[in-house]
Amino acid sequence: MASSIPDIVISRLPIYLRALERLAAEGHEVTSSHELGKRLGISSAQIRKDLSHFGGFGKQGTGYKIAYLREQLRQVLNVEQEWEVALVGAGDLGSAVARYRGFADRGFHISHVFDSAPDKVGKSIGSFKIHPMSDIKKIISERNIRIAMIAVPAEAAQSVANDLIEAGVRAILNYAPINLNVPDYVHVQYIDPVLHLQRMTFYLV
Amino acid sequence: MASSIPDIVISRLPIYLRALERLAAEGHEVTSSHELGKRLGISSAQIRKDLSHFGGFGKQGTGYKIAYLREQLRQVLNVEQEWEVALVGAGDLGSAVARYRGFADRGFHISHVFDSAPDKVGKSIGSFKIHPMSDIKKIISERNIRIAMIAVPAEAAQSVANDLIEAGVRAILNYAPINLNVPDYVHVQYIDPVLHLQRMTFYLV
DNA sequence: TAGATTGTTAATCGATTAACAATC
DNA sequence: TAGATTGTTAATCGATTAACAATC
Repeated sequence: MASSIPDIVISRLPIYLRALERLAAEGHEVTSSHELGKRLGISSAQIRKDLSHFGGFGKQGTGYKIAYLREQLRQVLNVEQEWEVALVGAGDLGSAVARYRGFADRGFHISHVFDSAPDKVGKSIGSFKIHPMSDIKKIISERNIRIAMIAVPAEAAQSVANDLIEAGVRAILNYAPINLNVPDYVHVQYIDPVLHLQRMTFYLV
Repeated sequence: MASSIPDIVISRLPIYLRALERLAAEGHEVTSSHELGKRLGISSAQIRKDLSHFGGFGKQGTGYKIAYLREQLRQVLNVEQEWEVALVGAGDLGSAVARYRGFADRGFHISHVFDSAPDKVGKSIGSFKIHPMSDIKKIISERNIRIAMIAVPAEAAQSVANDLIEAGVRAILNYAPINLNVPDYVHVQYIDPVLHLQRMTFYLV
């Protein structure tokens, strides 16, 4: 079932959801694959095809009810619930991630922050108390945390990932500028803004 | 020429470059498409095919000289030069972006920070003086800045993008959680970590 | 030389798009 | 009804992979 749906389709659903939330905030109640596609720079056929993997959410002639489609997508993506997220690394980058309001606003609650530096442990970033790296396995398995963000130097990232996975983490958002090797049952996504910039400079004469 | 190479190929070059820089830092002098592929989770055939768009960088039997291939990729991507980058938005997110060391370390120098809030203008984030939004066109066109990062609320992002483009910006890294509509000759990349998390929660039972 | 690895071609695979019957 | 838009099928397009001659 889930596994039969191409990951590239899954990757677009959050984009659709974000657009629907924006449309709702602007006061719209109904939309169409054409309107969504125009906003997103995606063909209407692709949007209809993507959605059709999960059911028929629209009506011929009228399009999609925004509130309903948004709700359906939230269920498909499992973002109806709040998720607890662990953050590893409390340096410049980790601190910035911890302070970013966008996670909690959209259902991802950073519940624990870890760092290896003894002088940081016990201190706080905002409302987060910093835990020692040696507590990762205990805390993450006890709290059954499935999602983690890595914001440590590249050299430490793989080893942190290994510990997280052993503790039960199944989804990792990696801010360290390095590829992680993980088992098939673990999902990894990467954030490295410099990669995006380098991709664009190719086109700048 | 450049336009005949698929953008998906271009998107992988910075990943190769990053891996090569890591290999070099680890003291390696030579690598192969197999070794690179194993590190990156990409097939060796794909790496060879991607590189072959730009020339023959390797030798049969021995592979690729890391220093040479790295240099070639840097030239292809136009990252031999330092790039000046404008940053719009000096709120929580913009401040974090301004403080991130990774940009300058890798050749992207934030040269100007803009914000619309009168109480922020004239103040500083780290070493950056905050300029008023009304100076965008003057400064960016005078300095011939081609790259900008947007870190303003979603509602303001499109209008900021329009101003930047009018001033001469041709590549935008957008941290605002909204799709931007821009002319064909402008490149946009997006960073929204929540999208990555939502893509992974789909697979979490 | 023998083994290894490239660069490239052809085959396969998968994703996007076009088109349209169904129907609101 | 007439116009609009969905969901889906078939056609097209493009990307990945397999395979191997060339050659270091």
